[in-house]
Amino acid sequence: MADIARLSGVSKPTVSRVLNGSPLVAEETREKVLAVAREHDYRINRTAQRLRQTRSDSIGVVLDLGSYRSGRIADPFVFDLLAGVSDALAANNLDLMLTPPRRRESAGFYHDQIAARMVDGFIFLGQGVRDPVLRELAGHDLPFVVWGAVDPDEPYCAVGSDNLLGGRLAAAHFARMGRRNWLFVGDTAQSEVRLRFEGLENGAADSPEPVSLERLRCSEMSYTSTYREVAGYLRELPAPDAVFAYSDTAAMAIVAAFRQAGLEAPRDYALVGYNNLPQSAHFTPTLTTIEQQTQVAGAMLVDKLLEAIGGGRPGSALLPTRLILRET
Amino acid sequence: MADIARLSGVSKPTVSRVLNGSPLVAEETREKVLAVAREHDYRINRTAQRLRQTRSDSIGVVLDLGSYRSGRIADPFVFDLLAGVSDALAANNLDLMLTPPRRRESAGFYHDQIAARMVDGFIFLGQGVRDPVLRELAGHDLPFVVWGAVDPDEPYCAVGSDNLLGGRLAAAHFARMGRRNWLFVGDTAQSEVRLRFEGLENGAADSPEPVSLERLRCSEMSYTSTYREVAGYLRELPAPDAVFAYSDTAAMAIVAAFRQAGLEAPRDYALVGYNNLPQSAHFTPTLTTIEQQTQVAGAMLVDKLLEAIGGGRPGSALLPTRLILRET
DNA sequence: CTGAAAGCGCTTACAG
DNA sequence: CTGAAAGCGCTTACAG
Repeated sequence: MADIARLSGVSKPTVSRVLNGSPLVAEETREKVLAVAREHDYRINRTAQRLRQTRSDSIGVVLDLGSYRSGRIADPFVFDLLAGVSDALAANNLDLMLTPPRRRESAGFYHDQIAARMVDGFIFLGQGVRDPVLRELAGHDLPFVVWGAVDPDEPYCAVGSDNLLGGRLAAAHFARMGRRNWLFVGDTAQSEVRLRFEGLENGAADSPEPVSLERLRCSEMSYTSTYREVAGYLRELPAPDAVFAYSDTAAMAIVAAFRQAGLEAPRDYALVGYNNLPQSAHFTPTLTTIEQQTQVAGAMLVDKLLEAIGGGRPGSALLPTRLILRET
Repeated sequence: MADIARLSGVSKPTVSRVLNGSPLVAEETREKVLAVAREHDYRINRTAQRLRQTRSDSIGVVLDLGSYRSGRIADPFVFDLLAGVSDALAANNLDLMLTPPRRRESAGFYHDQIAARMVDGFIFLGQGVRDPVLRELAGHDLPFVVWGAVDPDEPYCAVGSDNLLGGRLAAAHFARMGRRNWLFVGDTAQSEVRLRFEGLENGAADSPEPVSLERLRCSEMSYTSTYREVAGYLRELPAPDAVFAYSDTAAMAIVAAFRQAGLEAPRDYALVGYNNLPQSAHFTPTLTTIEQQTQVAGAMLVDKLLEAIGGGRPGSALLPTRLILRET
């Protein structure tokens, strides 16, 4: 910048003003400086700018990528979310630092990142099982928002869809189909999944006919492990006539495992998935599923985070959820 | 840092040395400083550190997330790659800046990011159709590496699997099954896909029996659009008896579209996908596919990029590829 | 409208 | 083993 100033015959502050679009620069001066800067292909050093302005203009996004490796992911759904967040950050001129979760999760790490001015705040995509960490972060008053289960009792801002309603919708579907032996497949240690189970449970309790409700924990939440665990379940226990899965990918694994046991949906069992993947509409059988509305999620998360960084206390938000009725 | 120095009764350089693990500090001094730093929960300001050291210690990763939105992605495969890169960067203490591709791709943007000291280099996951941009970047001697088609004539470093071989393996499979009317489904404007097509073409030429080879361009490369385009193809043209798809997700869309037309694999047509997703082993029918070995890809990309940043000229690398034979 | 001065928070020779 | 000085490349009052 000193060079550009010298070559333009002005001072550094003037160059800075021109490059930052300050209105208090004479038109003639502006043009001169811009011409010189362009000629020498000059760019402001963002690191210096950040140091001076004492903010990083970048946001940490925490996504459990590790669990995706070798097909260990539950569902590609989370990447939809990531795409939305990426767009919204770009629209606000914020950089996205992708942060892999720690092996031993602790609030300290996230605190350090902010203390070291690496990022101005965090967006957690999926609270997973790190609820205690999030509560601690909220206690330190660090700016962050979460995609996941929305619980008014939590001390932090969360955006998510209505998982309890999702469970109720699945229950209503099973009841309509006259099913009595329900199975829930999913890891209820995760808050979002737990809410879906509770919704299903509520629906079972409200059912006019008595209903039995079993639960199959799939701690790993991948296609392969879901397939294995469901196949094992069918070998040991009586087959249910209705299954609610934590994702459409899991629902596809369930179809494969049931088929292995000679059972087909919807003839032998009803099946409800989650997320409404494009594939689900063309799968054989076509999958009944719960749709989460994620188009606005990214922008909402970013808006709320910016509010938090500005010192505000953004409220949580619940997004619409609906049943997509298909063959299963 | 000045505060910590004062409270510890030493100078700033000494604090800096302690915190950076320099060996030339007296043990007693070190302990004193660490104690004070810990007590006040002090962290080095990384922005200042970067400014002083004139490097950013972060890497830009370019991934076409936008094309993923609303199910517009070809296959979740690329996220495997991202996970590997994320791990490898973390192992090298480098931050990952996720960079959405520009609407109008140009070398200028990437050049600016490096000029502004935002990142030390770039990793492009998939060269897509931005080959000219990459060539220009290579001309400017900027450090970057690419996952994608490996072409010894290109002036930049690429890591990828042997797509030409992938195409040949599919051709051999079709020939073994005695198929004569082959269809390639994929956007050959993308270098990787083009190589697969060329491999298939070579295989067709080598076939003892005459073979007809058609091509269906799917410019959008998503499940939904592939389904639509293939269904349209089947309405207009005679059905092929062998199909090679650009991904397993596409293969699943093809199964759905053919089923709509009353055709089943492998009875009516052979089908080869790409990427060997976990689902493919349990899909009905189970999918024959080409497997890319990506476990080492992330580490390899990062190693080569570091070599480039260090001023070296890393060579490209071809990863193993094999046919996974299943029902289709 | 413009510039001289100070400072953001570090680290790097250099001298001792 | 330690510190005084300089400087990484910006921007922010402040004065004119």
